[in-house]
Amino acid sequence: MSERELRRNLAILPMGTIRELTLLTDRQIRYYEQNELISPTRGKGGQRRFSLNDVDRLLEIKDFLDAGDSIKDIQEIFAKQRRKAVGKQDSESALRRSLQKEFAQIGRFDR
DNA sequence: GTTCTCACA
DNA sequence: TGTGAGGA
Repeated sequence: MSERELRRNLAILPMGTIRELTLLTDRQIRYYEQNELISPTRGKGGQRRFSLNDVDRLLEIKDFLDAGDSIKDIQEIFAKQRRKAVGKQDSESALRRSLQKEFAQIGRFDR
């Protein structure tokens, strides 16, 4: 995982901040958590700590809900997004490997 | 003062 | 989903 991703996944934001950022009530945020739409970590006293990725997710959830999607629909949407992200990651690393081979070949002829 | 869980006139 | 109770 890249350093940028690590920072995005740093879960440090408290409920109040999330409420203001997403314009959702803490009631709704906790409800979405129960349905596994977000995965905040727990800090001192069992208080939730959200990451920037969680904020992003919540905003998407809000949009999907407005669009008429159910909680289950959104669960599947996120599952598909995850699969696509993994696939993209694989193809990109494969591309990098093939390019490295090519450059290695060029290097031999260059001398 | 903030967040948590649980339960429902 | 809202809201109030009772704790931490």
